[in-house]
Amino acid sequence: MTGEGDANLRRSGRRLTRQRRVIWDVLHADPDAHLSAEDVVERVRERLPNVNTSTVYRTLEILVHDGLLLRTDLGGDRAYYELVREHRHHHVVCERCGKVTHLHEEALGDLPARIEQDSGYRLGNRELSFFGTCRSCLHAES
Amino acid sequence: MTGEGDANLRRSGRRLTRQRRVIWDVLHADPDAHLSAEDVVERVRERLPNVNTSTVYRTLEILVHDGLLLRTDLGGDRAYYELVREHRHHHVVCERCGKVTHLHEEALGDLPARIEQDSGYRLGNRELSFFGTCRSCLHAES
DNA sequence: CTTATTGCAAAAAATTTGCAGGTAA
DNA sequence: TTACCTGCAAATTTTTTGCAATAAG
Repeated sequence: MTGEGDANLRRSGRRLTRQRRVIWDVLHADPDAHLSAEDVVERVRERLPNVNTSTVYRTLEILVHDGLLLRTDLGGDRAYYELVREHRHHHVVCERCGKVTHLHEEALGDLPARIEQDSGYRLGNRELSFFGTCRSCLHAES
Repeated sequence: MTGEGDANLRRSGRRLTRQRRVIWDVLHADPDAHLSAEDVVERVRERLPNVNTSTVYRTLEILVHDGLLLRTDLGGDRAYYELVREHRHHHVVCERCGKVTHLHEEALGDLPARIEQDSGYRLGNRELSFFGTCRSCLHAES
């Protein structure tokens, strides 16, 4: 499970430590997952029982900074992290059960361009989150 | 500064207390503002120096629940509140200086409908936040 | 060897909760 | 008079920071 990651983890004098390698592995174990920092801590501890929370936070921060991870806001009061994939996507989050569905960047059509034009802002590469109720929760409701 | 608010504040056995009235006033003083809970506390204390933070939090929660206030996520780690207006809108937030620009609901075109169709979710009435860099920060950067 | 990194404990910051006394209705 | 509300203090939750000890390169 080394590879592209290593090179990036090592850049600019960074050291590839045991804990960083495991954090990186954990993130790759389920590349589509949205993991909170605590989720990562839990999974890393299955292999390295003594990793400290702050180590994980610090590493996640570095990975985000280096463009390997995306920090995403899914509405709750914690941050979620997911690997950067080739295709940018956004999220539709169920406010009832928390289920997250992906939405291809293309689904936005020319909206980003229009927003940039109308607002004068240059949009970043942050993901969007749409909120609603998923199909099964809709059924369960009525 | 009473009016529509009162009736709503009173509904379902709720009591219109001094502190609730002032909180309500503060929110109306600048109907376009995005205020954090602490912002509200500060402003309320100009008139009621002893209001407690939790009173404000509890009242804001009620107002949101009753559909008079909108709790909005502007990216930071606190929530922002704004009065519900006739026209729904969304936000474009500058990640550098924090400036917030409004975006009319109509600017989204048929995107919400398409998302509902594609995902099967029923979208709620939560506002969206787009993130980027505003014009003046773009200039300042280069 | 050198200094980036870790673990630990403590700090922060935002929000919530339990409870006894206060007050709208 | 009845419970809804408030203030206060303490607890929670998520994330950050300072620092001495450890380990990567």
